[in-house]
Amino acid sequence: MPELPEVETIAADLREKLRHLEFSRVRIRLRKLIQGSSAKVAFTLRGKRILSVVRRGKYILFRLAGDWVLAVHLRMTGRLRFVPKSIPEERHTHVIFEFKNHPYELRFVDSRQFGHIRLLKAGQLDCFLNLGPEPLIISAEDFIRLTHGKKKGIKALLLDQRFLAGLGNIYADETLHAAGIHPRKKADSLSPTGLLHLHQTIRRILKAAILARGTSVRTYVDANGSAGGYKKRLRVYGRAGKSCRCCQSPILREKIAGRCTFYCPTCQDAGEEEK
DNA sequence: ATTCGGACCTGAAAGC
DNA sequence: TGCTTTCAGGTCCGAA
Repeated sequence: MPELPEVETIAADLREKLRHLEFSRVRIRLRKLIQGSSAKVAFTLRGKRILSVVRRGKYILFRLAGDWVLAVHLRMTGRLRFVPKSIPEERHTHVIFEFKNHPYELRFVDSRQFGHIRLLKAGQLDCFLNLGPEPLIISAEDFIRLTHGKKKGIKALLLDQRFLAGLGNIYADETLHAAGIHPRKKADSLSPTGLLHLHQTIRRILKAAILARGTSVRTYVDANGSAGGYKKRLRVYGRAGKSCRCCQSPILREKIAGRCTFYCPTCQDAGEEEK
C-alpha cells in the first residue's frame, strides 16, 4: 500500500518519537509476520535502544544498538501506530512493541497480513533488502546509465525495486503521465532527453508527495492516523473515464506490468513504436 | 529476458 | 436489503 512518500512520512514521524527509546516487552501475536524465530526476535529486542529510524525504498529501518536493524515492510495494508497503551487495540494488531518507562507502544496492524518484520545485523542489510538506488539520491547520469539496455516497458521497470527503490503503482502512473511517457514504452527506446525529464519528474513528484504527507487512496494513514494530502493532486491514478487535466481526453485504465494502470492516451505518447 | 497468472489475505465497494 | 463478485499503494514464484 504505502510507497516511498507514505513510508517516508511514517518513518519521519516515528523518528522523532522513538529515537533513544529502549525496547522492553515485544508481543508477537501472528508469528508468520516475523521472518525467522519470533521468540528470538522478541528476546533480542528487549533492552535494545533505537538509535535512528530511516527509510530505504519501502522499508522502515530501525537502527538499534549493537549493530542490529529491525526492518519493517508494510506491503499493502500494513500500518505502524504509536499510541498510548490505554488506547484499545484495533482489529488485526499483530505485533506490539513496548518501551522501557514509556506510556506509549508501537503497534503493527495489518488486515491482509502481507507485511513482514525482520531483525538482522547491519552487515546483512544490503543483501537482504536487495534494492536499487534511491530515486531522490541517484543522479540523472546514473539513472540514464542504469536504464541502458533495459528492454522491458518503462512502467514495469519503475516498479522493479532492484532498478529503483520506492516507486509503486500510484507514483509510477503519476510520474509517467507528468513526463508524457506511455507506460508500455520500452525503457531503452527512451531518448536521453526523455530519461532526463523522467528523472526530474520522479524527483519533483516524490518531493511534492512527501511534503503533502503522502497519498491516501483507501486505507493508508500515517503513524498518527491522519490521511495524506497528495490525493487531491493525483492526475491519472484512480481517474479512469474522467478527463485529463491537461488535454481533456478521457483517462484510460488498462492492466500493464500486471498492475491496474491509468494513463492519458493523448499526453502519453507511445512514440514511433507504439505497442 | 520479459510477461503472465496465481498466491498470499481481508474487507470495502460495486454489481446484481 | 442482501448476497456475490471484484478489486486493492506489494512482492514472490513458476510457467509460457
